[in-house]
Amino acid sequence: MTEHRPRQLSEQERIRRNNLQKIRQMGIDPYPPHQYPVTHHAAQIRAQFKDEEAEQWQEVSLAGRLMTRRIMGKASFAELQDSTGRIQIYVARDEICPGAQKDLYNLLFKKYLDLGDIIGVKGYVFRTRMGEVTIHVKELKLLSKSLRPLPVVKVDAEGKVHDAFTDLEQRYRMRYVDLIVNPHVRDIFVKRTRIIQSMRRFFDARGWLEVETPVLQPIHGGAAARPFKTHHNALDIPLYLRIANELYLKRLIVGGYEGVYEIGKMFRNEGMDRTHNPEFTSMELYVAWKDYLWMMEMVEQLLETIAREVTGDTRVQIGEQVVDFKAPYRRLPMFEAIQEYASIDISGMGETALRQVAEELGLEVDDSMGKGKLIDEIFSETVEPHLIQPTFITDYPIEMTPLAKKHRSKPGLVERFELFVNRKEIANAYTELNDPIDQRQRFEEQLRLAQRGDEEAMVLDEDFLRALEFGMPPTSGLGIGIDRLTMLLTNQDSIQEVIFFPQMKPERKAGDEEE
RNA sequence: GACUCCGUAGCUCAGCUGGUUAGAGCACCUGACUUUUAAUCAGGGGGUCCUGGGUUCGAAUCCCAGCGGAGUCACCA
Repeated sequence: MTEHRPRQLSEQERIRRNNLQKIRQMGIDPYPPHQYPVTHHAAQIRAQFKDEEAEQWQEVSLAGRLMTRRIMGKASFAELQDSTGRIQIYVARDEICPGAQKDLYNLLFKKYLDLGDIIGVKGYVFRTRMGEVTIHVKELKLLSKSLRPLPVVKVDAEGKVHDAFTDLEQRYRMRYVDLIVNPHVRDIFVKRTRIIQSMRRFFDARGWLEVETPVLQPIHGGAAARPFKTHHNALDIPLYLRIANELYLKRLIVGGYEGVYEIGKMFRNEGMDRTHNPEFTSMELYVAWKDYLWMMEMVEQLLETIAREVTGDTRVQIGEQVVDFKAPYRRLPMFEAIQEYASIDISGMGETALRQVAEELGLEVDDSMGKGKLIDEIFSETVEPHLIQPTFITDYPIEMTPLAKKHRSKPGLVERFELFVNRKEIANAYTELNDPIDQRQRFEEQLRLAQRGDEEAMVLDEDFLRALEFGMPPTSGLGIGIDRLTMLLTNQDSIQEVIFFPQMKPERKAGDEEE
């Protein structure tokens, strides 16, 4: 056990705690229990106030955080920030203290309030000489005292930001502070939610059922990745946090639902970088009676709709590029893509020839790599860097894809596509394999790959095979990485910028002892 | 996991060929100011220079180790 030592308070924290005591001595509760009657929000007032309609703005009440203060003797300007943004408030001594007693202004407002304190104000809206829409405060109430100083970010007349709070470690560890002082960060997460809402609306409108499937799974099936392992005490069995939910959603299609989807967290016990977090959000959709050709059209409609609803346009700025999500998207079979960008025809090649091609491209190869893995390496190296505009790469080698149905006309391939945008895969879909005998053989092939040393080979799930043996309708399935889609639509190049609380190493403060 | 870079006040940063008492702007404190807006003016306080060792007469600065972060690569179909 670590012994708890009181933290050394900084000068500014001591001053704030002292102010807290002074406020209590004035008989004011710094953390009052009553609700505060908010009637307006900052952005709404700024957008809707008109000078000629000032009589309609005689009584507004809003609450938020005190972000700047400009005290000029018996009157002051300050800025209040609520969930919608900031608005200036004007606080005059004789307005908030109509009688002889001026403590509320001279002591509470001028001395004991600090930047970051949460207050409620009531008053009327007017426009200052300088043209700023402002609240003339008649009543001011402390709603919550802040004991730590916020980073002070200033924006000058040209809109240039000074002393921005940018340290990534601090921003991610103290996301609450990041959200308070960086409005563009708040906006990213609002967009993230809008993306999910838009997607859900799209699916619900088509009658597909949103479902939940197990996060704790006895067999980590449906994808190839290292899982997090845990233990259930009562059953005394190992359980795994899901790396995918595909096999459960297909069981529901077997059960008779025509369309099911789930938006939820997946967990993969692997490295972390700009595009990987150990837990991430995926959307998986399965629709009966459909194939992957239908699914491509559905995805085009879906992404065009989301882009339009979230950003107002199908064209989105991503880094240096403008990406247009307007349907339709280019469809390019994988082997043709390699032919186009690398001028190599791999269509008839066996494992030995593929290994030679990979080596000639300067790729690292080893004996555990089968045909599928080699083709994927060659594809990643030669084609992916060119895929900026939305592009469906179709018809993957069977070795790479144990859960997809064999191609209707191209031997050795499966009916699968991945959608690439800005060089990154954001969707993956199949005509799902519903032949239980074929499925068992594919799992067995995965077992052989595992024995050969492929750590990512898929695990056989006997109950899933039992479900298929009862019969699954022809079905198409789709997975979309929500985090990566959000990165695209918000023009962020790091997954940590679109996850509120990205995984980080635990903080260890000086003085803490190990164990 | 490998390599490179980074860690100084609440925030953003300077100082780093070793050398008095570690600096700036914002924030903070005291005072002035009833339409300011990066408010202004006068004065002032605030530091475990990430942690622990080492070299040295002397370390924020050099060396080693650790902790934390970032980037690149590897891994991640």
